[in-house]
Amino acid sequence: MSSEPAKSASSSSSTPQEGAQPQPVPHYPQPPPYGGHYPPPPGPYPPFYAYPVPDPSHHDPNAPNGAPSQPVAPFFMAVPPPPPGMVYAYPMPAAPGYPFPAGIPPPQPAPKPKRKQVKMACTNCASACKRCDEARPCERCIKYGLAETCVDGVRKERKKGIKRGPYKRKNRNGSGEPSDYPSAEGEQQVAPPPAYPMPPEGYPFPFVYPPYGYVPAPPDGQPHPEGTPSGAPPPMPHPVYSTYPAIYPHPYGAYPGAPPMGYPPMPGAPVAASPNGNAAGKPESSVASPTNGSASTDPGKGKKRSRGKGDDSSRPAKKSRDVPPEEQQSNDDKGTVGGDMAGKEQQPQPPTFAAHPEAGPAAAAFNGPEPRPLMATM
DNA sequence: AGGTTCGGAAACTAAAAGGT
DNA sequence: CCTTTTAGTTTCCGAACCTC
Repeated sequence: MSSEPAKSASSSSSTPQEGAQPQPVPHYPQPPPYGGHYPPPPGPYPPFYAYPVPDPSHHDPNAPNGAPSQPVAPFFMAVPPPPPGMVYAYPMPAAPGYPFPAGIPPPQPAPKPKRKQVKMACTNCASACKRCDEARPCERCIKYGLAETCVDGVRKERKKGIKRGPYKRKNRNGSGEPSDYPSAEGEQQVAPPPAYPMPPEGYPFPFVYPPYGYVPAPPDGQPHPEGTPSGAPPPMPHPVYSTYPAIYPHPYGAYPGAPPMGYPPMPGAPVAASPNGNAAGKPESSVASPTNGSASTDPGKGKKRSRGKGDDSSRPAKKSRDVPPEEQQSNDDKGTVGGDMAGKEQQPQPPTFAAHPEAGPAAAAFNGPEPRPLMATM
């Protein structure tokens, strides 16, 4: 975490406000899918993430009795959607009592380590669907007295000659392009510049760009504390972060529905925004398939298990594995991974930043450092 | 409580397609 | 030929179920 804020490329110092001339808005890069986010405009605009308030009251129930637990996910308070035409700030100014520096998300519960597989499980473990190891006999077989039958299975040879369709080349974001990371909606977002913390993984809220010239950096080049020593009083509110409001006018005003002023219109985007601010369906670019169907884990969890106890067949064919190629439902269903998204429509939508006629007035309502107009005219 | 079963997600990996 | 994408295959997590 460099302390160097991602200022506009040029200026040397300058406060957030000063000298923040409305930059001439270069050509707007690409129309986002309707209902998605505007991609960053080219230019020196630092990203500014929408971010709800961290929930200081949510603590780890598993923490040692009475221990000073730390907030754990979900650590967002259930905050109402921002007023029409407004967005939450990211990073947020610290909430009183929030034990972490403003804008610094609490430490995530260490990401689940990636599962490591052995190259080849022994037949016993494989049939039991249990973890095996490289040793022979493997640990599990030893434990259950199956040492003598602990042998490698045989791998089936992979099918050959399967025709494949033309490949979709992934967006090869190399140089000038901002590096992308998928949002919860599977859309592409832009990595924050060094001075901004990355929103937590799976962060469901759209982000927008702040008024040009705002730089949420600590003063005097002091690095942000990464946390507070246990027991230490919360350093809230952060002297720097507290200087800016938690909510800002949506820099794009009435998006979606109306392209930001000063920007060329979004080709192909429907003009009208739904009351929810969401378009009915994602056109074209929705093909950005969510690669793996990893999306679920839940949908399948309520699984019903009809277990015929007397499954005499010592090992019923699992999935397609033992099914002769002819019987296999080809890969048709595999391709539907993205397709079953159809049912996902219902998921609670993050605060939307829908078009609102009041966007302008609302924007004027907030008090705090006046955000510089992102758009030449707003 | 500990063992078994097994659905299905994650991981692995090789074949096919695409790029140079 | 090398890289990338895709999908076939395997591993094994995790929950239901069973047995003692």
